[in-house]
Amino acid sequence: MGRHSCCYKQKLRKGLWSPEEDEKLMNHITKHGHGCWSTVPKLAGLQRCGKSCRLRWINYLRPDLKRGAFSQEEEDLIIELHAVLGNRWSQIATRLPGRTDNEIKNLWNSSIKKKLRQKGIDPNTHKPLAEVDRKSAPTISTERTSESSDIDPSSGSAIGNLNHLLSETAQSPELLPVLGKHRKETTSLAHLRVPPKELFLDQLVSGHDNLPSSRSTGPIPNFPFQQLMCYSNEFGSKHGGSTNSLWFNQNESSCSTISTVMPPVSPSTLSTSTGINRSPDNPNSGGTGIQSNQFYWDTNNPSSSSSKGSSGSNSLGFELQSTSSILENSIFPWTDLSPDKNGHLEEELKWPDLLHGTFTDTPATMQNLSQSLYEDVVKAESQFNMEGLCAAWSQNLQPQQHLQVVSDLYDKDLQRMSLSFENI
DNA sequence: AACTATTGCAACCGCCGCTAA
DNA sequence: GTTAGCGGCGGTTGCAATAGT
Repeated sequence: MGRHSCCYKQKLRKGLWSPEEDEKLMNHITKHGHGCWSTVPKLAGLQRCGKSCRLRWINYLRPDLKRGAFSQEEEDLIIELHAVLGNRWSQIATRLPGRTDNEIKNLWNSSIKKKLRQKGIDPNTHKPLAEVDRKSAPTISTERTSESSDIDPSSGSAIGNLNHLLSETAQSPELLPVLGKHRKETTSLAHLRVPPKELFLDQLVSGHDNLPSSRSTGPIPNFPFQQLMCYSNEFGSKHGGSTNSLWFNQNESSCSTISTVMPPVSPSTLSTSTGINRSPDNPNSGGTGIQSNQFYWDTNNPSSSSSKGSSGSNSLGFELQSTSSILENSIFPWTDLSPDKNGHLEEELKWPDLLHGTFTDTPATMQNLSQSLYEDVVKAESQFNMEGLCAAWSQNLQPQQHLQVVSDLYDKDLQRMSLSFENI
């Protein structure tokens, strides 16, 4: 990758910007726009690199910036968003008009993290510290030092990292029946329950009819997650394999997971209903010794919602299956979560509720936010580009064209996953 | 008042993905 | 298909302001 040419140049000013420099940059951009940032310094008469100019403009000079302290609502929102998006500050910033990613990042590192820890909440995982400590060795964190050792691999986008999972598996024999053999016997992709593309596409097509014609308006698309998730059991039985099927989700770039079918979800914030639902198509999976660890993303089953208040529609506006819950219940079976009579797990509190010691209905604004957030989350998280999928559906493409789009995305995702797995 | 520690903010660094040549 | 340039992002550092002793 080419490095910025300006970085090689000497004689460029660094450090704090003077008022004169600010004025020059401001004048130039208000008159001409920034255009190509690399040319801005020259045109504006600045001894700065374009990158520095861009940063200055975005973080300080932009006229639409909101200055001043963050409100409590903004902080709550940041926490909510962080639980979903992880350290994707730029994406978080798009939800807070007038705030920059840098500003939010600083606030998080200097203030919010501290508050969360004081509340006994791990800012990385958004789970109670006690629970985090139980799962991983205690880490020492110093505010101003790198937190690389402080980061739970399952944090960030709050979806389990398969590498982390595998490392835990290695230390936990009880995990082997579910996952470990993937590592012990082989690291090949064949042992992952990745649906064959043809079947995958079939499942997508079968859910196609439920989709709205437009993605930009109206409710969340009724994406056929359920069909997709149900695939695993079907495929497992058809092919005589184990029915312990898991859908991994993409976490960080190093994650060897597949996000093909499941939008990412915060394990804590979004799983107001963490319904570990057995497949309705598979009554045997209802929980008596049948070795089906198949879970699915129930987008439209109201019975899967067991909670009130913020329940029912969680903050994504549709029924979510918490991936972490999937992991906890299928891979970490010892996790102390007690399903209710419907097989649903107790809901988890939302962050602001935990922070403020209250637990109220999800504010309407949050609902609205969450609904629109859904698309961003999908876009941000999904290595298998769900946006591409939804866009494909929302456009008036013929089914064959949809399949082509999906097929391409599938190939891409699978390839990425395969490469990742080879590195384990 | 002087010194030290802490905090908050601004800016830099290095990497990544995209894209045009 | 390869490469270089670029924009963008997240992590980290530097430093002034403030608080504490």
